[in-house]
Amino acid sequence: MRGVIHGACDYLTKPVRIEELQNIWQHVVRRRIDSKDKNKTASEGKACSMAGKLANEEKACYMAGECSQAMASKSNADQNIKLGQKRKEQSEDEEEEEYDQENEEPSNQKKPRLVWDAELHRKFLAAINHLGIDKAFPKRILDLMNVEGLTRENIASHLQKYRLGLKKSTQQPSMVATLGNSDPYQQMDSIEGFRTLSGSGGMISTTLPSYASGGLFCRLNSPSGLRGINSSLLVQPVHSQNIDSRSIKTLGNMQLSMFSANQTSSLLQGIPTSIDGNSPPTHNSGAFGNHSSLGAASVKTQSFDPGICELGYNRCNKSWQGTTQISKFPANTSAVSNNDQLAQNNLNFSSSTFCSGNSPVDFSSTSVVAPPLEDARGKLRCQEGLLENILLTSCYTQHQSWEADNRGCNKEMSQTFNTIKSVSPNGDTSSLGHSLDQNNTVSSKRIDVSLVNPSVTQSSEDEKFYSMESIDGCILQSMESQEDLMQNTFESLDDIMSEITKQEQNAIMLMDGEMEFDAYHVGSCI
DNA sequence: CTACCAATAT
DNA sequence: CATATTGGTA
Repeated sequence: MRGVIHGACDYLTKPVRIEELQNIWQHVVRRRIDSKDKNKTASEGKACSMAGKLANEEKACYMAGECSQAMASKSNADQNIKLGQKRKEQSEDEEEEEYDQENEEPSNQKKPRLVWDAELHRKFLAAINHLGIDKAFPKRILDLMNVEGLTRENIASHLQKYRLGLKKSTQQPSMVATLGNSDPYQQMDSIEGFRTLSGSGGMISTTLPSYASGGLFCRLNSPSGLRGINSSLLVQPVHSQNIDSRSIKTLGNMQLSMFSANQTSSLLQGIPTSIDGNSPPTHNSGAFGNHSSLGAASVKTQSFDPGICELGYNRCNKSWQGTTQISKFPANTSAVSNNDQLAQNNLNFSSSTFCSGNSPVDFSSTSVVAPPLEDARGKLRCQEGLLENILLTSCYTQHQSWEADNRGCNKEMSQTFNTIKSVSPNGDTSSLGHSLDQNNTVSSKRIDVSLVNPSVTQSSEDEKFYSMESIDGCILQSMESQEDLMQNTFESLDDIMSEITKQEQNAIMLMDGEMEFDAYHVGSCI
């Protein structure tokens, strides 16, 4: 608007080609000459310094006659600046416009903005990994990536961001240690097996992406509370999967804490070993037992749709293939109580899930999260599958009628999530589990306790995983439409899943187990 | 002259 | 925020 007011009559779109300037400046000069001839005595005060200035710099944007008085004084000094008449300019403008249009067409084909999708980024990382982070420069990366259309600038820009990420995560190692590695770049690194951070001893070798984000937490308070809560609760634990050799314990606990049932828990038999072989054995079976029933209480699958669930499960299994064999999880619950903390956290989390009303499907799928550290990529896949499963579950959960009943609870939860920063679970898990088990009403206090685990309440600043955006987006969409959610979830994950072999048999079997369990405890949470 | 890359712009 | 562009340097 300002430009127009000041007499702008043409424009060039960026990036401005030199040819455009080469031609347009002539118009500017010609007009000046013309105006000189025609207006030798024209009021100098009306000269447009802007136009003159631009013209002097050979910039193409010249102004039409009417210029602001404010600029007049300056331009007086410039002899070249004399403004022509509107009529004349107009004709010239038209010429130029035509000219521009003709010339702009071909070059106007601006390259679309490059999007660094997962694949591209994977190549990028591969290149960096290959070169070594010290020698990873745009040009070489470009060569290595061998992606058509990609420019050095593209890479330079991405590299800049990438380095920024590395730097950031390196400068805040405490955060990594305490809260798990939430740095997207580190995550990306680990996924690609890139484990050499130059000069930094704080590089976490194995981390996992997280789907939890501040956004999710914020959504806890959203009108669609149930869905928001579901997402958050389900996602958050996943977040804790970011595994640091130093924080593995905590994380492992978190993972385990997601079990809602014996059956489900049994799936994790291999986890303590694969994640933290040093976890001391524990005999806290009592607490765990309570927990189990507790978790069961959280399950409500009256309107459960086997079709959906099965689908989700299959996908989950598929995603598993990359890392862990289903067969690794016999129906044995004993393995779950390998760790004191584990039992506690387990309980804690179950109490929160109780509130969220997640189905066991969620947890079982979530539990799938403990693949061997060696294959971070596999983990990613697994998580993707998990997330999908979660989303699916959310879908059907929505149809359940207890949403209203738990709204208050959800609110409490969200508050807790938002306020609690770091606390350690130290309560009597047995009693907690017990009370929960007997009482279907979840008090905010209990929830607080259940959320006291730091890994649940960690900062969400950088928790987003690079390649997970689409999925995150799906979650967002779920706020709008569950149907869309379903579709998009599948679409976004299909590619990822396609390369993984499927084990439907196992999936179905697991499914059955879950369903039985569900049926058993249906209604107890309300 | 080409690449880099921090700073800035979009 | 993620990318693109710019501009000073090496």
